[in-house]
Amino acid sequence: MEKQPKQSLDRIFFALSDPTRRAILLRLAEGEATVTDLARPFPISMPGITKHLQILADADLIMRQKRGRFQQCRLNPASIKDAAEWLDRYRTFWDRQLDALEQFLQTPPMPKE
Amino acid sequence: MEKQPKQSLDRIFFALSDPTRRAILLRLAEGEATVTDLARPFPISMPGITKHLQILADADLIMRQKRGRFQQCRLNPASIKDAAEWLDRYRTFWDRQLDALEQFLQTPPMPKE
DNA sequence: ATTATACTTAACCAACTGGTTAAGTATTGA
DNA sequence: TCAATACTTAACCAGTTGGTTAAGTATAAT
Repeated sequence: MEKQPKQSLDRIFFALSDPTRRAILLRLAEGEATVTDLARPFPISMPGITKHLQILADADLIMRQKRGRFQQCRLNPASIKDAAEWLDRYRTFWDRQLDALEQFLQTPPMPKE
Repeated sequence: MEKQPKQSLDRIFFALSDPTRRAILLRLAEGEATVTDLARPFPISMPGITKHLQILADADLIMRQKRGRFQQCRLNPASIKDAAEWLDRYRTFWDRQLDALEQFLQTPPMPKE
Protein backbone atom coordinates (compact mmCIF):
# COMPACT_ATOMS: atom_id res chain seq x y z
CA MET A 1 0.00 0.00 0.00
CA GLU A 2 2.91 2.31 0.79
CA LYS A 3 5.04 2.04 -2.33
CA GLN A 4 7.74 4.67 -2.39
CA PRO A 5 10.39 4.69 0.35
CA LYS A 6 9.53 7.02 3.18
CA GLN A 7 10.95 10.49 2.75
CA SER A 8 13.24 12.07 5.27
CA LEU A 9 10.68 14.68 6.35
CA ASP A 10 8.08 11.96 6.84
CA ARG A 11 10.33 10.19 9.28
CA ILE A 12 11.41 13.36 11.06
CA PHE A 13 7.91 14.69 11.65
CA PHE A 14 6.65 11.25 12.56
CA ALA A 15 9.45 10.87 15.11
CA LEU A 16 8.47 14.24 16.59
CA SER A 17 4.80 13.24 16.88
CA ASP A 18 5.30 11.23 20.08
CA PRO A 19 5.72 12.98 23.46
CA THR A 20 8.16 10.38 24.79
CA ARG A 21 10.41 10.89 21.78
CA ARG A 22 10.23 14.68 22.06
CA ALA A 23 11.16 14.39 25.74
CA ILE A 24 14.10 12.17 24.84
CA LEU A 25 15.30 14.76 22.34
CA LEU A 26 15.03 17.56 24.88
CA ARG A 27 16.96 15.44 27.36
CA LEU A 28 19.65 14.83 24.76
CA ALA A 29 19.83 18.53 24.07
CA GLU A 30 21.40 18.81 27.54
CA GLY A 31 24.11 16.34 26.58
CA GLU A 32 24.68 12.75 25.59
CA ALA A 33 23.22 9.91 27.61
CA THR A 34 23.00 6.15 27.79
CA VAL A 35 19.85 4.22 26.98
CA THR A 36 19.26 3.50 30.67
CA ASP A 37 19.63 7.22 31.46
CA LEU A 38 17.09 8.05 28.80
CA ALA A 39 14.67 5.38 29.99
CA ARG A 40 14.73 6.43 33.64
CA PRO A 41 12.05 9.17 33.56
CA PHE A 42 9.51 7.06 31.69
CA PRO A 43 7.19 4.28 32.85
CA ILE A 44 8.19 2.25 29.81
CA SER A 45 10.19 -0.95 29.55
CA MET A 46 13.67 -1.00 28.07
CA PRO A 47 12.57 -2.62 24.82
CA GLY A 48 9.99 0.14 24.51
CA ILE A 49 12.73 2.76 24.80
CA THR A 50 14.91 0.87 22.34
CA LYS A 51 12.09 1.10 19.81
CA HIS A 52 11.69 4.84 20.33
CA LEU A 53 15.43 5.30 19.87
CA GLN A 54 15.29 3.27 16.69
CA ILE A 55 12.62 5.58 15.29
CA LEU A 56 14.68 8.64 16.27
CA ALA A 57 17.77 7.11 14.67
CA ASP A 58 15.85 6.22 11.48
CA ALA A 59 14.91 9.88 11.26
CA ASP A 60 18.59 10.81 11.74
CA LEU A 61 17.62 12.86 14.75
CA ILE A 62 20.05 11.00 16.99
CA MET A 63 23.30 9.10 16.62
CA ARG A 64 24.42 6.14 18.67
CA GLN A 65 27.80 4.75 19.52
CA LYS A 66 28.70 1.75 21.59
CA ARG A 67 31.17 2.39 24.40
CA GLY A 68 31.79 -0.84 26.24
CA ARG A 69 28.51 -2.04 27.62
CA PHE A 70 26.93 1.35 27.15
CA GLN A 71 25.26 2.84 24.17
CA GLN A 72 25.92 6.55 24.12
CA CYS A 73 23.19 8.55 22.40
CA ARG A 74 23.47 12.09 21.16
CA LEU A 75 21.67 14.50 18.90
CA ASN A 76 22.47 14.64 15.23
CA PRO A 77 22.93 18.28 14.26
CA ALA A 78 22.01 17.77 10.61
CA SER A 79 18.50 16.45 10.59
CA ILE A 80 16.43 18.85 12.65
CA LYS A 81 17.19 21.66 10.25
CA ASP A 82 15.20 19.98 7.50
CA ALA A 83 12.07 20.10 9.61
CA ALA A 84 12.71 23.65 10.78
CA GLU A 85 13.30 24.75 7.20
CA TRP A 86 10.10 23.19 5.97
CA LEU A 87 8.17 24.94 8.71
CA ASP A 88 9.90 28.23 7.97
CA ARG A 89 9.03 27.98 4.32
CA TYR A 90 5.50 27.12 5.26
CA ARG A 91 5.37 29.97 7.76
CA THR A 92 6.39 32.42 5.08
CA PHE A 93 3.47 31.38 2.89
CA TRP A 94 1.26 31.40 5.90
CA ASP A 95 2.13 34.89 7.05
CA ARG A 96 1.73 36.17 3.54
CA GLN A 97 -1.75 34.74 3.35
CA LEU A 98 -2.58 36.02 6.79
CA ASP A 99 -1.47 39.50 5.72
CA ALA A 100 -3.60 39.26 2.60
CA LEU A 101 -6.58 38.22 4.67
CA GLU A 102 -6.15 41.09 7.10
CA GLN A 103 -5.70 43.51 4.26
CA PHE A 104 -8.85 42.23 2.69
CA LEU A 105 -10.91 42.40 5.87
CA GLN A 106 -9.74 45.81 6.88
CA THR A 107 -11.01 48.98 5.28
CA PRO A 108 -8.00 51.05 4.21
CA PRO A 109 -7.42 53.38 7.17
CA MET A 110 -6.88 56.48 4.99
CA PRO A 111 -6.66 56.76 1.20
CA LYS A 112 -3.08 57.58 0.22
CA GLU A 113 -3.75 60.79 -1.72
CA MET B 1 -2.76 1.26 25.72
CA GLU B 2 -2.79 4.96 24.90
CA LYS B 3 -4.42 6.47 27.96
CA GLN B 4 -4.06 10.22 28.03
CA PRO B 5 -5.68 12.34 25.33
CA LYS B 6 -3.36 13.14 22.49
CA GLN B 7 -1.53 16.42 22.88
CA SER B 8 -1.77 19.19 20.37
CA LEU B 9 1.87 18.87 19.28
CA ASP B 10 1.42 15.13 18.79
CA ARG B 11 -1.39 15.73 16.34
CA ILE B 12 0.38 18.57 14.56
CA PHE B 13 3.63 16.71 13.98
CA PHE B 14 1.77 13.57 13.07
CA ALA B 15 -0.30 15.48 10.52
CA LEU B 16 2.93 16.85 9.04
CA SER B 17 4.48 13.39 8.75
CA ASP B 18 2.62 12.49 5.55
CA PRO B 19 3.70 13.91 2.17
CA THR B 20 0.14 14.15 0.85
CA ARG B 21 -0.89 16.22 3.84
CA ARG B 22 2.14 18.48 3.56
CA ALA B 23 1.35 19.01 -0.11
CA ILE B 24 -2.23 19.87 0.78
CA LEU B 25 -1.00 22.45 3.27
CA LEU B 26 1.34 24.02 0.73
CA ARG B 27 -1.52 24.15 -1.76
CA LEU B 28 -3.72 25.83 0.83
CA ALA B 29 -0.97 28.35 1.52
CA GLU B 30 -1.77 29.73 -1.95
CA GLY B 31 -5.38 30.25 -1.01
CA GLU B 32 -8.50 28.39 -0.01
CA ALA B 33 -9.75 25.46 -2.03
CA THR B 34 -12.51 22.89 -2.24
CA VAL B 35 -12.01 19.23 -1.42
CA THR B 36 -12.17 18.32 -5.09
CA ASP B 37 -9.54 20.96 -5.89
CA LEU B 38 -7.28 19.53 -3.23
CA ALA B 39 -7.82 15.97 -4.39
CA ARG B 40 -7.00 16.66 -8.05
CA PRO B 41 -3.20 16.35 -7.95
CA PHE B 42 -3.22 13.05 -6.08
CA PRO B 43 -3.88 9.48 -7.22
CA ILE B 44 -6.10 8.98 -4.20
CA SER B 45 -9.83 8.48 -3.95
CA MET B 46 -12.11 11.16 -2.49
CA PRO B 47 -12.65 9.28 0.77
CA GLY B 48 -8.90 9.06 1.12
CA ILE B 49 -8.61 12.83 0.81
CA THR B 50 -11.47 13.32 3.26
CA LYS B 51 -9.51 11.30 5.79
CA HIS B 52 -6.37 13.36 5.29
CA LEU B 53 -8.39 16.54 5.73
CA GLN B 54 -9.88 15.16 8.92
CA ILE B 55 -6.40 14.58 10.32
CA LEU B 56 -5.35 18.11 9.33
CA ALA B 57 -8.51 19.51 10.92
CA ASP B 58 -7.97 17.48 14.11
CA ALA B 59 -4.54 19.07 14.35
CA ASP B 60 -6.16 22.50 13.86
CA LEU B 61 -3.97 23.04 10.84
CA ILE B 62 -6.95 23.74 8.59
CA MET B 63 -10.49 25.03 8.95
CA ARG B 64 -13.47 23.99 6.89
CA GLN B 65 -16.69 25.73 6.00
CA LYS B 66 -19.58 24.52 3.92
CA ARG B 67 -20.64 26.81 1.08
CA GLY B 68 -23.51 25.26 -0.80
CA ARG B 69 -22.34 21.94 -2.15
CA PHE B 70 -18.72 22.87 -1.63
CA GLN B 71 -16.53 22.55 1.37
CA GLN B 72 -14.08 25.42 1.42
CA CYS B 73 -10.83 24.59 3.18
CA ARG B 74 -8.28 27.07 4.41
CA LEU B 75 -5.28 27.22 6.67
CA ASN B 76 -5.68 27.91 10.35
CA PRO B 77 -3.16 30.58 11.32
CA ALA B 78 -2.98 29.57 14.98
CA SER B 79 -1.75 26.01 15.02
CA ILE B 80 1.42 25.93 12.97
CA LYS B 81 3.12 28.31 15.35
CA ASP B 82 3.10 25.70 18.11
CA ALA B 83 5.18 23.36 15.99
CA ALA B 84 7.51 26.11 14.82
CA GLU B 85 7.99 27.29 18.40
CA TRP B 86 8.81 23.82 19.63
CA LEU B 87 11.39 23.44 16.89
CA ASP B 88 12.83 26.88 17.61
CA ARG B 89 13.20 26.07 21.27
CA TYR B 90 14.77 22.79 20.33
CA ARG B 91 17.05 24.45 17.84
CA THR B 92 18.30 26.82 20.51
CA PHE B 93 19.35 23.90 22.71
CA TRP B 94 20.79 22.21 19.71
CA ASP B 95 22.95 25.10 18.57
CA ARG B 96 24.18 25.59 22.09
CA GLN B 97 25.27 21.97 22.28
CA LEU B 98 26.82 22.13 18.85
CA ASP B 99 28.83 25.17 19.94
CA ALA B 100 29.96 23.36 23.05
CA LEU B 101 31.05 20.40 20.98
CA GLU B 102 33.03 22.56 18.57
CA GLN B 103 34.64 24.39 21.43
CA PHE B 104 35.59 21.10 22.99
CA LEU B 105 37.03 19.64 19.80
CA GLN B 106 39.00 22.67 18.87
CA THR B 107 42.31 23.53 20.46
CA PRO B 108 42.14 27.10 21.74
CA PRO B 109 43.63 29.13 18.90
CA MET B 110 45.79 31.25 21.17
CA PRO B 111 46.03 31.34 25.00
CA LYS B 112 44.45 34.52 26.31
CA GLU B 113 47.44 35.83 28.23
C1' DA C 1 -38.84 15.95 -10.77
C1' DT C 2 -34.60 13.97 -12.06
C1' DT C 3 -30.01 13.82 -12.50
C1' DA C 4 -25.45 15.19 -11.66
C1' DT C 5 -22.13 17.11 -8.40
C1' DA C 6 -19.59 17.31 -4.14
C1' DC C 7 -18.83 15.42 -0.86
C1' DT C 8 -19.13 11.95 3.74
C1' DT C 9 -19.86 7.59 6.12
C1' DA C 10 -19.37 2.71 6.66
C1' DA C 11 -17.03 -1.34 6.21
C1' DC C 12 -13.13 -3.57 5.03
C1' DC C 13 -7.98 -4.61 4.57
C1' DA C 14 -2.82 -5.00 5.16
C1' DA C 15 0.76 -2.74 7.41
C1' DC C 16 2.54 -0.24 11.23
C1' DT C 17 2.63 1.64 16.10
C1' DG C 18 3.49 1.48 20.92
C1' DG C 19 3.43 -1.22 24.28
C1' DT C 20 4.38 -5.82 26.60
C1' DT C 21 7.22 -10.24 28.30
C1' DA C 22 10.75 -13.60 27.55
C1' DA C 23 14.94 -14.80 25.90
C1' DG C 24 19.47 -13.64 23.90
C1' DT C 25 24.18 -11.16 23.57
C1' DA C 26 28.04 -8.57 24.89
C1' DT C 27 30.80 -6.44 28.41
C1' DT C 28 32.22 -5.60 33.10
C1' DG C 29 33.05 -6.47 38.04
C1' DA C 30 33.89 -9.55 41.75
C1' DT D 1 34.97 -18.03 36.12
C1' DC D 2 30.56 -16.43 37.04
C1' DA D 3 27.15 -13.23 37.91
C1' DA D 4 25.43 -8.76 37.09
C1' DT D 5 24.74 -4.98 33.88
C1' DA D 6 23.20 -2.87 29.65
C1' DC D 7 21.23 -3.46 26.40
C1' DT D 8 18.70 -5.88 21.81
C1' DT D 9 15.78 -9.20 19.43
C1' DA D 10 11.72 -11.94 18.91
C1' DA D 11 7.13 -12.75 19.40
C1' DC D 12 2.90 -11.14 20.58
C1' DC D 13 -1.22 -7.87 21.05
C1' DA D 14 -4.77 -4.20 20.56
C1' DG D 15 -5.37 0.01 18.24
C1' DT D 16 -4.38 3.20 14.36
C1' DT D 17 -3.17 4.44 9.62
C1' DG D 18 -3.76 4.93 4.72
C1' DG D 19 -5.80 3.14 1.37
C1' DT D 20 -9.95 0.93 -0.96
C1' DT D 21 -15.14 0.31 -2.72
C1' DA D 22 -20.00 0.90 -2.03
C1' DA D 23 -23.59 3.38 -0.37
C1' DG D 24 -25.60 7.63 1.57
C1' DT D 25 -26.68 12.82 1.85
C1' DA D 26 -27.14 17.37 0.59
C1' DT D 27 -27.16 20.91 -3.02
C1' DA D 28 -27.43 22.62 -7.85
C1' DA D 29 -28.52 22.28 -12.62
C1' DT D 30 -31.66 20.78 -16.28
